[in-house]
Amino acid sequence: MDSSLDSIFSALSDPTRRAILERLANGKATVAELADPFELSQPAISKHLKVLEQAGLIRSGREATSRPRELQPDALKKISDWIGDYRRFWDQSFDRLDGYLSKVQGYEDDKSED
Amino acid sequence: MDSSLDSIFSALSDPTRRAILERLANGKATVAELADPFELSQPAISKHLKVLEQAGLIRSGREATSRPRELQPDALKKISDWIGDYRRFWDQSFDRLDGYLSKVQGYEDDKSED
DNA sequence: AAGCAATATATCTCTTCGGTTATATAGCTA
DNA sequence: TAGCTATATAACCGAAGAGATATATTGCTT
Repeated sequence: MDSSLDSIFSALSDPTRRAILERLANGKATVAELADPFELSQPAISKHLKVLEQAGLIRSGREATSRPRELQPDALKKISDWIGDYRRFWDQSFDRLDGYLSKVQGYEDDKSED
Repeated sequence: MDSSLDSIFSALSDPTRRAILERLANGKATVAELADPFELSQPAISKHLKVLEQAGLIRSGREATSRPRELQPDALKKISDWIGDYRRFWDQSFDRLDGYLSKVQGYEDDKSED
């Protein structure tokens, strides 16, 4: 299992996989149930599920003959936190930090003097 | 320019591109400045920038002979909103909605009766 | 106008991805 | 245990991605 930002973002870049996640937001579901809305083959869905699982976005259970999937929020939280660092760029309530940007500018290895 | 969830997530799935965004969070920068930290060729960086721009994550300016890039928060906000729909899965303060899940279950085009 | 600096585009290669069909595995059920 | 159901794995294919090098473009500077 990877669960890096790379693999999480990559997993989310596919619309089928995002649709699967949205379905799982309503509760756990079997592979067959997840496959139902799509015109894809069952192996294709299984592959998507594998990608989602390896990214840490879902996990598989075991119930008789089926292997129900369910959401695993950790990975989503991870990228949510990542995005959080940029929140100040669009969130008004962060904009009280008007001078923040200019103060931060060139604070690290970049000594540009514009 | 695309700016779909597909292209935004896809753009973010590459570590070089995320690093470029992080650099741009400190303010605008030229291509040369952005390329500096990496061991990649200049065309490779230009490609990454194109991907970021087409996803709506950055935009290019024009300043004499250089084309400085700067962050464009819209795309980030877009996926932040998307993730927001899942917030309840990890955020404690959302967990007062204990019954929420069961109520939502099967609320749309999905009429599974489990 | 010539030359240089900054950046973009073209072309090519290798790898990864998303899909397919065919087949294997695992657990019920008769 | 034979067969059915649910799912996974293998092998293959075409398209897209990420890199390289070579070359084109654009705007200063002299």
